[in-house]
Amino acid sequence: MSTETPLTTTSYAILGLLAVRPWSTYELTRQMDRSLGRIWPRAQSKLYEEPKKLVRHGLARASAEGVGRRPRTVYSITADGRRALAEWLRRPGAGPVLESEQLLQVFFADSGTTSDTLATLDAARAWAVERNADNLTTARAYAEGRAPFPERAAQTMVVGRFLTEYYRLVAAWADWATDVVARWPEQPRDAEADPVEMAGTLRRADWSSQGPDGLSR
Amino acid sequence: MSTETPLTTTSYAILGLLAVRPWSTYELTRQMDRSLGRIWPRAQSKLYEEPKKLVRHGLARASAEGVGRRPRTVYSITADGRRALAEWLRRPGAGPVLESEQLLQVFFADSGTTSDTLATLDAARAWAVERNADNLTTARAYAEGRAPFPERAAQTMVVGRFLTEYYRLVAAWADWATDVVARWPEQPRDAEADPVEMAGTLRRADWSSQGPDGLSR
DNA sequence: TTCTTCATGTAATTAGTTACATGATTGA
DNA sequence: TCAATCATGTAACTAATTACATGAAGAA
Repeated sequence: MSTETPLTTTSYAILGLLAVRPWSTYELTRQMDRSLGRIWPRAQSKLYEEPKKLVRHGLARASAEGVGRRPRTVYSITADGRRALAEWLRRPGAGPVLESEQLLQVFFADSGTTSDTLATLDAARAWAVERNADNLTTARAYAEGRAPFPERAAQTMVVGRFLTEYYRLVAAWADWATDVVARWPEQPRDAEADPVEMAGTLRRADWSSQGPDGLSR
Repeated sequence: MSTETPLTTTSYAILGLLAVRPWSTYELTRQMDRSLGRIWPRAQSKLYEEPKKLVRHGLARASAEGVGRRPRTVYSITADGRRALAEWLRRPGAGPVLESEQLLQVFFADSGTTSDTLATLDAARAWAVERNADNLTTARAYAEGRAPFPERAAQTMVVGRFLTEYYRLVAAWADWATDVVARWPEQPRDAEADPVEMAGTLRRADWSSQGPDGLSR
């Protein structure tokens, strides 16, 4: 009656890290902060729990070390673990999930003031600038061969490019939206949709003739 | 000893809808499927629970109607609710959260095959095409004045533009990545990062001279 | 030596999801 | 009149977060 719960995407995220090399739990949390967290954000405590589940499934092994009087657990992947990971990679996963409190606030702008919305857009831009700075640092490290796991550069670069374009999009959108909203009257409920911008959006959304254009260089 | 839990972003999402007009719970789930879900996705059952919490907080009122022998609850916002909503709008919310199983799979591509990765990229593109088609339909409805709540067009358009650019980004990235990955050997672990693409990404990430360029027309 | 930051973990709680159940309505 | 779909809701469960606790190491 093994009632162990099935693996989740978070399980595979950890398993994937273990396939790179063995990590202590704390090191896993570092990776979450630095890299994994950009595409699969999870709280620190989750990273203490999930590897135990992998062990119960026979996909990872825990080895107990110690630092002074403290315990310290290092996890490594098993052969079964590598198989499970490969199998997961064979099934294309779910599309990206977007969750944005800021967009929600813009969506409900008419329950507040126009300056509220402008402040929210400022926050969105600031967020993008900060993330992008981070991302740029990592990208440079790879380009100059200073990054950990240079053998993973090809894959990392493909993901990194997505993030680069994503942060750029958020910043560019915030700039554009700031322009648009700046022309609103103080009460957003009195604002009218700008027909020029509306037409522009329609053109951008209509791929029927050309498909989406490529990423710029 | 009122131990009621504090409001979450999901609470405000529902409250925002109620500010537009009263809704039955089922109607709320429809909105989630159609519009809200793109920026704040939540399971249907959540939409049956959350309004009750709003009522406990005095921010909404429940009125019990009936359809035949079945109960049916319609929720509407209170004056306190409008105040709470306005206050929330005054505090810029958290930045967008991205969560992508597909990106995770690309990130760990070296535990599988190159064709696995190509399949994942196909799925990503298909996802973007489908979402975009939806989005385009909505955008057209607004442009032609056929959409519900035309008085909300200005705000909706600003959010809609974000989604438009976002879907476009996913599709364009998938196309680009497919090109890049198609040049990988069968084992991703033997792949090397393409220096030209790497340089292109660096240029795109470096806003120091010009800032992010604007949204295209 | 003390303060701060790094490092390691657990406990309590909640937010959210999946699964289920069933009445009402519509159209074949 | 039967089947399919629309509509309404609850129950069980789990994934995930927040909060807490404390030892180790290095800097001032």
